[in-house]
Amino acid sequence: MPNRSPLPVELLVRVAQTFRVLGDPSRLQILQALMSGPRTVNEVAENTNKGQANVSKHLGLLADAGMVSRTPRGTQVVYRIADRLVYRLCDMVCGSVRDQLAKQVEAHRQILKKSG
Amino acid sequence: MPNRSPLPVELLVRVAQTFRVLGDPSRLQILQALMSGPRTVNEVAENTNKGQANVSKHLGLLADAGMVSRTPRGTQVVYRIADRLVYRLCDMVCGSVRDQLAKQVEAHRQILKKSG
DNA sequence: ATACTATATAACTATATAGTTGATTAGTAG
DNA sequence: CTACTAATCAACTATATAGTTATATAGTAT
Repeated sequence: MPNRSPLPVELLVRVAQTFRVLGDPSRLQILQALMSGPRTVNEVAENTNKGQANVSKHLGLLADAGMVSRTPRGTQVVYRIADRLVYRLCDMVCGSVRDQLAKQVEAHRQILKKSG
Repeated sequence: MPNRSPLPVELLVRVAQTFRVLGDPSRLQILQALMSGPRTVNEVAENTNKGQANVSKHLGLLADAGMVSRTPRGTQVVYRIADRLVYRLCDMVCGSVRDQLAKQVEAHRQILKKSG
């Protein structure tokens, strides 16, 4: 069972940091690119249509948060998802967003039904 | 099984918004205050030692994101957690942070052991 | 050594937002 | 009505950070 005793603020700060790292669409795109397998910085940049420096910075943040790992390979650096938490969190929220949209669509269908 | 087909960017933006809302320590404190039951704005403000206007703004954001619900009661407004997702996400990340800290503590113990 | 490539970093701009303060709105009590 | 209270909102400040550009670093090849 989950432990829901109140967390001290210092811990809440760390929890918030975890969420915050995932709270950027570009970083989610980057993680999504990594979900199909390890990728170099350039590969991720091409895959996501973003600047190389930008992707490098985002990957640095993700690595600091322990969500991805770096392994140099020659002049390249291969990143991969390092924490299963990423999958579990994204699955959960993606599912929720999908559900919300499905409900919105259904609501619109009902409105259209009534009005015509 | 989780559906991990790549999401279009517009959906990623929504997913990111969900995470971003949770990515602030003050909002996590506020949610934590609500986890023990419905509370008015003032109660939450006292409970978290934050300014009333500040808490009101945070609660507004949380309500916009569908995470809490508002029910006016006289001059007061009672907020409560409206989405089970909040519990599931926080449980997951809190657990992860606890584990990380436990591992850090254990690592320190090992270092101390070796050094004398 | 030079040339080339991949990544990281520094400097900068622009934007978003957390928090404060003060005003405003809305309900209640006299 | 006035007085009071609770919540929201508006305006502002300060800070954080996403993205860009240019530069630096590091490995490889010739």
